[in-house]
Amino acid sequence: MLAENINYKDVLKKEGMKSTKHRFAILELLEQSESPLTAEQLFIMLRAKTASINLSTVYRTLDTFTSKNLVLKSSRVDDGKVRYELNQHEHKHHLYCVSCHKLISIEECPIGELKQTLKNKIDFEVTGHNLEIYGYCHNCRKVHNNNAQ
Amino acid sequence: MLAENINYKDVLKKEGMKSTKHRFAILELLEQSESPLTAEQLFIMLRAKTASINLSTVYRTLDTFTSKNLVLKSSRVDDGKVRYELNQHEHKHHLYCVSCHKLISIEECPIGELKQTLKNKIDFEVTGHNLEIYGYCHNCRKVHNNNAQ
DNA sequence: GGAGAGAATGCAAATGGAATGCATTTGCAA
DNA sequence: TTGCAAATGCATTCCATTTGCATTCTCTCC
Repeated sequence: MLAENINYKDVLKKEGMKSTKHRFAILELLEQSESPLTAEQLFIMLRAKTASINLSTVYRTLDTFTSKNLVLKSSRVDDGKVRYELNQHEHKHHLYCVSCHKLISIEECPIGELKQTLKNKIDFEVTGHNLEIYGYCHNCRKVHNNNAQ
Repeated sequence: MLAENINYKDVLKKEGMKSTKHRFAILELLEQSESPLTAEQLFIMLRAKTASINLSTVYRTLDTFTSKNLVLKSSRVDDGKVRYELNQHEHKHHLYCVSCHKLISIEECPIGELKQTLKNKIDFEVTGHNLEIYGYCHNCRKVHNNNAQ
């Protein structure tokens, strides 16, 4: 297989997980994807790509990966579906365009100062957060503004 | 009924919705609740309180309220359930304690500057956001730290 | 390299939150 | 008060996710 799979093999081993082709395939797809994917999206892509896989395997694998912190899980009010993405250990958020449904990744994160404030003010120790920002992307802004006039 | 119901009556009317006892009851419960509620939590509370109501009515009512912007909808990775709260039109976020599962409301919001940055940098117009912060609350921090030593 | 143990997978069925179709009831304007 | 549209109840369906169990596969140890 490919070079990165050897990489993943070690990662899985370190976490006490067995290396299987399904797991490699899922990791690879998540790695290639620019935005978080639902279990079903992954399932369809996997069917097209590898021999065959069962949807429950996809769910179980994603669950295991999430518990080992290899994968991050997020949910969206929008359609109620849960999405998964590789934990790149770099901090990232997504902008969601309510018009064209595009997801845009950003590196900015405004939580830093708030974290300190919360610690000082009410002794709350922040360990993580989800931020979901929605609005109009560049393209849709143009359309949106034109229609409004 | 109570004074605030007269209030709600006008609100509903303005939005072109009929005033019913179920709607008042739901609004009242949401008003009294300190944290967002699931449809089912509301259903159980309503059953205990008013004569009888159907779960699908709860869902439909919350949906209608949400579309009229009287109610805000949010979802949590935690249990995957959707929660509803009254739209108080004041901006608010919640801290979620991963240890005791308490929800704490805060008024701080760190999105302001980011909003401007996004507009300038990539012409993204933010219209809304969800922020979910998790960590250890004051009480659990004490326990947590003691155990860690 | 091969056997054995335990983990991973496939398959089918179950679960559970949410949505829906339709008959009935209710709110409200005229 | 009456009539109509909106709201509700009830039963059913939908659909994402989970689960139990039999089978297959990985990996360790010899």
